[in-house]
Amino acid sequence: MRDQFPFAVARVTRRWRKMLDERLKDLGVTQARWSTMVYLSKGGEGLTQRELACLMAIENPTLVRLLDSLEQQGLIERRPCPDDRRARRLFLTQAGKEFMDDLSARAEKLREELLVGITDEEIENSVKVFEKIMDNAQKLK
Amino acid sequence: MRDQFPFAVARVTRRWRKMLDERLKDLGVTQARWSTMVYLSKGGEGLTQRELACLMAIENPTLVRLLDSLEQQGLIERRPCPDDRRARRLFLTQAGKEFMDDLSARAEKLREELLVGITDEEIENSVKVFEKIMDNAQKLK
DNA sequence: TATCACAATGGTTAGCATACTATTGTTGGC
DNA sequence: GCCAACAATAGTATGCTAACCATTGTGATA
Repeated sequence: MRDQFPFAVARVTRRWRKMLDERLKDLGVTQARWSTMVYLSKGGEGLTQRELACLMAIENPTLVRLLDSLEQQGLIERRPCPDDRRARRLFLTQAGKEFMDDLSARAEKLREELLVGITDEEIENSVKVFEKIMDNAQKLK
Repeated sequence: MRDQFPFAVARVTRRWRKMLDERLKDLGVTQARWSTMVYLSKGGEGLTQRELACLMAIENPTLVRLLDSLEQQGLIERRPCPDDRRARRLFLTQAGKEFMDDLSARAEKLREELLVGITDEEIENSVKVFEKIMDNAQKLK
């Protein structure tokens, strides 16, 4: 059973992404871009790129491109940081904030559809497992 | 907690892939390629490409490229299918089979390192959750 | 029954999105 | 002046859809 675990996680991730992409398609937003906005709004605006990348557990170059497209769509802003001219601070634009309602509603709907028949306790236990894995990974590094 | 779930799964998937890629790097094999070989050897050799793609829950074009590289490395073979001239049947080469031992040992080592402190029961419950999600996704389609 | 048109299926190619590493340029701090 | 840190760029890997062949299956009609 343990050996099935990594395959099973990967399958779920792919499937979830694909379905969310489908449902956000007409808004011109993908799963990764939406998720960037979620992390940004939850992590609090004003984060630097490095901080956000760390929060999302992706590498900086991956984030740079996501931000490029979000900025081009007018959904986020990169403002220069007054204390450190190397860094940029990230903010949702007004349009970005308004967009979020629509996006979040769709994402939430999909989430509940995919989690039908699964109890809060089961979810909680799974999330705990994920956290242990991330801890273990951290220690290995 | 439910709303954290999709993000947590995605983080684990990315991290796992990254770490496995690191450890297989010197053998010239990546997580996706290794995983293709695992599915092939477990699903039984002689599968067609479509059958394997279905088993792996990826799309056919994705598999095509993985097979292209594995074939080029001499790890698998695409043999014409006598019953249906459109189809190809897939086999591990001798080299591929020998390679598997090394690859599997490394993958297994990483797996146990990442799953340290997690019980069989917890793993089993998580896999059950994943299966329910895949079922729900199937029904939505 | 034979045959021909059309749909379905297996595999491929092309192009996009998103992950990575490696490298570079700029700035900050010692 | 040097080394570390932040962001960006280039190049590779692996997901996807769309569009394309070649082959197979189905079904209508002579």
